[in-house]
Amino acid sequence: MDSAADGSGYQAWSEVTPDAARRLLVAAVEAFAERGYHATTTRDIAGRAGMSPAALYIHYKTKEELLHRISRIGHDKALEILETAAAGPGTAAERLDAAVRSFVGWHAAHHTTARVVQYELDALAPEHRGEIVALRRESDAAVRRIIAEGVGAGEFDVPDVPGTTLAVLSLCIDVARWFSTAGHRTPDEVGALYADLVLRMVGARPAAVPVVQK
Amino acid sequence: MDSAADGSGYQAWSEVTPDAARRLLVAAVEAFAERGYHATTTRDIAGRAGMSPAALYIHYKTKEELLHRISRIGHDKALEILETAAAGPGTAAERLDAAVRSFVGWHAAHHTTARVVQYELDALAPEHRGEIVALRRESDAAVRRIIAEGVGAGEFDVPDVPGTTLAVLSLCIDVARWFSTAGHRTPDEVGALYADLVLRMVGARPAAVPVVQK
DNA sequence: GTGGCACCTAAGCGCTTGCTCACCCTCCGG
DNA sequence: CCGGAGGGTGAGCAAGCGCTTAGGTGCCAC
Repeated sequence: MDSAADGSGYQAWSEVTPDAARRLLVAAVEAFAERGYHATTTRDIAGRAGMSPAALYIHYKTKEELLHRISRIGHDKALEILETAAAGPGTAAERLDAAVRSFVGWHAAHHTTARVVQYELDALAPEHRGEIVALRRESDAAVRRIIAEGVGAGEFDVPDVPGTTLAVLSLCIDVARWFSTAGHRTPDEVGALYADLVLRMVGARPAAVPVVQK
Repeated sequence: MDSAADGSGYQAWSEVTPDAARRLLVAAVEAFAERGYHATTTRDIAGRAGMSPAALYIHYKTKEELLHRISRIGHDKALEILETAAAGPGTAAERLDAAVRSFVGWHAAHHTTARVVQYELDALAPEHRGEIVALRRESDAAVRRIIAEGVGAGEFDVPDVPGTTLAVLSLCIDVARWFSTAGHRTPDEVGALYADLVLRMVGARPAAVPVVQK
């Protein structure tokens, strides 16, 4: 299992600076994604990074700090993806399509990272969790904004905007749980499938996606 | 935190005897749901059940056996819900509506149990995981059957049946992650919302009004 | 009354955990 | 050639883990 095994051919983590600290962080992502935070030992992380257990504590105060850094970077990236799409050009349908497509694509391509980011929230210390939860609320707001604008413009038919927003995000996030590189779908294919499904959920009138049926 | 605190006013677990074994199992569900399997100690489980740590081992060989029993019972219930709906009367749309409504309702009402059942699969021993995965495939098959029949009958418009099936199940399952009794939605409301969203995803034509199209 | 049984506990064993500490490299400016 | 700093290690500590074992207690048939 090498560093570029799954979706990690991804040049993020470039912001993590001493090289050794980055190797430890990447090792931690792999380990947390495979076994979960609590089932991962600091010895395992250090071992994957080719270091002794003690080396970890030169760069991180605790195991939880590693998780927090991963979670923070991942949530920043996820939020950036959604806000970029939300602020983009085009109709609400086009922006929602772009948002879902890129958000889902990221969750599939970097499903190891995404799994840690999305499913290990409870393992964060309370003060760190608060910070992360705030980012998640911003993600929710970005999606809700697109949907609300689509409703306002008469493009969408959505009886329950907050509920639909919740469902859309939930659907996208859960990709990180089931997606596997062993499966036969590429991240782009999943993104396209999900974008279509979400547009149906909001009752989008066919805008630029002319599916001429039968 | 009492026994009937959340969705556990649910007379399931009635199949678990003797009484002490059931108390331990209910305690384990609560603990696993709150902190996750790996972060839960056998002392915590025994303590919640009002027993000494050793008492656990009279009724269960290992901590993993507890998880397996919970997972097995929960998956049996989930599968039963889906198959009942799939085999029911009515159009495909009516059956899909019923399936999603009851499946989501169960996940919301018993979100503690559902969280353990749906998100602690990796913690199962390999032979137990195999058994559970087989049950999950049956659940997938039940939903796919309804969707495929709807497509066959011209009721639904679904370009990618396996993909849509996956997305529908994923959407429903993820309810267990975010649902909280502190939220302002009842399980029935979430079920209704989700049933509507899923019918949109499959492009269901209004069932009662058999539109003869183009 | 007594033996057998089902159930439960106090104590603790062997091991692993997150984390620390004393020490050791290698590099580099003066 | 030296001295200090940043990055690393081997050994190990205190605590907590899953699980075991020896023994106690109430109950019931006989």
